[in-house]
Amino acid sequence: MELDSRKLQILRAIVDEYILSATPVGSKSLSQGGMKWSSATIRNEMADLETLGYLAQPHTSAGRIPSEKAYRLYVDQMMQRAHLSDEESRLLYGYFRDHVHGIDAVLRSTAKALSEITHYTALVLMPDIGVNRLRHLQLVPLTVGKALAIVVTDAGVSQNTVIDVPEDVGPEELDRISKAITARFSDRRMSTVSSALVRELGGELSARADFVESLLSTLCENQARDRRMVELSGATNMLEYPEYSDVSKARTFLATVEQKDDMYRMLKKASNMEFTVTIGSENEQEGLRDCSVVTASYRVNGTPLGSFGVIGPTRMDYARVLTILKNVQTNLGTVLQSFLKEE
Amino acid sequence: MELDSRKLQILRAIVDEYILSATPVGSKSLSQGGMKWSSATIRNEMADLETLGYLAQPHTSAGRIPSEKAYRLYVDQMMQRAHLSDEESRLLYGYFRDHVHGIDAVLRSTAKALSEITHYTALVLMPDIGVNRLRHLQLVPLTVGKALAIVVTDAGVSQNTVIDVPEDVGPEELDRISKAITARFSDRRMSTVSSALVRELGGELSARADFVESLLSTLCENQARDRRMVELSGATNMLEYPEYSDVSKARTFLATVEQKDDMYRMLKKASNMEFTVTIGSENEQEGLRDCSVVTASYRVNGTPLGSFGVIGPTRMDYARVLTILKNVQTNLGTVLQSFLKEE
DNA sequence: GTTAGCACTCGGACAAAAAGAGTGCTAAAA
DNA sequence: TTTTAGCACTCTTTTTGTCCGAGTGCTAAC
Repeated sequence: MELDSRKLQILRAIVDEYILSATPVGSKSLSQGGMKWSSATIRNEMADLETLGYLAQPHTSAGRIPSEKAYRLYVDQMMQRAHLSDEESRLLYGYFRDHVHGIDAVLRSTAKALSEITHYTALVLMPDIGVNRLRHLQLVPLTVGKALAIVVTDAGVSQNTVIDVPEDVGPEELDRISKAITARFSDRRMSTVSSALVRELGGELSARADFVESLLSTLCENQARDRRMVELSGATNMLEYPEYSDVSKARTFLATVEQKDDMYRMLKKASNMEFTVTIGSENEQEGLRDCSVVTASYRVNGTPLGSFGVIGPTRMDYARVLTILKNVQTNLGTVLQSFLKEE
Repeated sequence: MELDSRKLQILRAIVDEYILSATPVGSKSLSQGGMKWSSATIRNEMADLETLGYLAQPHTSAGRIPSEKAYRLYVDQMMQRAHLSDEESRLLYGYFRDHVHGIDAVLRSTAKALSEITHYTALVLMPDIGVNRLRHLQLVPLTVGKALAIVVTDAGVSQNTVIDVPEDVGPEELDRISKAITARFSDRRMSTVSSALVRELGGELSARADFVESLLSTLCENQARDRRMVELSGATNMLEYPEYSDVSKARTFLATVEQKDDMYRMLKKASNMEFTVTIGSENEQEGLRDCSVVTASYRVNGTPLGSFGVIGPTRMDYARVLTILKNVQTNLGTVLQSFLKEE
């Protein structure tokens, strides 16, 4: 069912107001706050909006609060584009200027930037190592039967994994294997290394095919297990909001958000979308049912590398958050480009 | 001033009770709960204890709560040794069984174990890389003028740092330098590498003395800057306790504890002591004035490598926590020994 | 179709009253 | 002299009742 223009205006005003105040919005305050209709008219419209499911009333003598359906409509059609003040965009840009210590550092810095500027909770998915190009593989013997595998990619990301080594493979041979793999697969995407390697085995490597294969599978597995791939920042920002003035609610929120597995899955799914806005019960995670999640993906040359996002109360300032995410997306794209351009 | 036996017994009972219940303890409940004196007698003693500064009264008609002075006495002299149930010690031991992926992983797992078993907040100071022995140094060229320095020690710990490289140093030379440093300083303690290297410069390295020196200083600096050296776990556990039912208190606590610099300093100082118990206002950190911190150091062959600890409300279960820390200290000692024994 | 007016509802704030927990003191008991 | 029973007193917490105001829905007038 279509809402007429007046209903839309009123609904927008209510959402805008509620986002600011977190208290139910009444007809009178709206009418006095610049709306061109009397409180009675607004009241009637509000009653309609309620039966249509856009508004809810905590109790009879309270104002109305937007329902999730209202937020959905707001985000999809009614929201007006926010813009950042000069100071804010300078601040934001500053986070990307100074941190040139590799992709990981930039992304961690991004998480911090997001949480500090939005005052919500920020998440950043670290990029899948698979899309990067191999620069160096080094196997360093640790003890008998154990070695450390160090993978360095063009992005400066490195991954360290303890691997098992057959007893008859000595330090020299480990070094030779490192060299061989580095030489042969340098500048290949990591994801292709794994599958291609087995087939292309030959030369020095063929003698140790079994070992090399198990090495690779361990690396992949470790990649999957490594749950530090989600960077979290500003989780405690949420305690600022009246929604979390109840400690037990705060607790469940914090617990949910620290569940890196779930957050990983969520962000991974969002990597394929330019932007996503997930409102309240649309969230899969039980603990985010009272929150909204806004994400954006970051890409280089069109390839999605990962995603980042902001979690806030359902009454979060969607317009502002989306503007910030868009901004960050651009900045991040530029910075990452500069890391990855030297092919 | 000495307290007679009866005062001590009563004080202990009050502390024990308050640790459990977090509510002021009255004379009647003590007398009914197994004390062999009447409530009136206990009342008199409590009045004495209050003037002596061991007890405080939130208001006239409430029971008494222990003062910090009382906790101090309790910890120093009155506390009875707690012991863990079989299940608990098995649980604790389990954390150390499964994680053999290097020292870092073990210590992170330790933090988790501590916070989960104590239900308080746990901190673990990662070991200073300086005491470990160098196994491998690898410089991997990234872009022009940048390289990644990877340091691997016998403990499996590795540290990655982006460094600047003079433009006239090519990939081959980086590799040669890596080899030379590795060959010359393998099995030396990292801390001696830094200082010794400059003096022993010679052979292949002498030509690049400037570069190597700056490389080392960057590594040291990075080491100092790297604040991820404190592992934090279970910060949100504190929200369980009535002391933090007020959100603003919870907020300041979380903010304090996430201040890794301060936590680092605190733990660093504690590394030289077998155990420490710091109660309430004895803490340097403003935000820990309502907490107590109990720490223990972990050592291998008598050398202190670092420390770990538990933060809880001042009414924390000191006996239990100390027992757990002692237990963890032993376990950790054994595990680390096994990592470091192959010289 | 819009708005003014009005009766009605309900939660929040406030005050007074009641309940409860615990104390200090005194006087009796040991 | 030490311990304890008893009691009046204090102060907090809980309960109860009242009032106020914000906001509503409905009706009738504009």
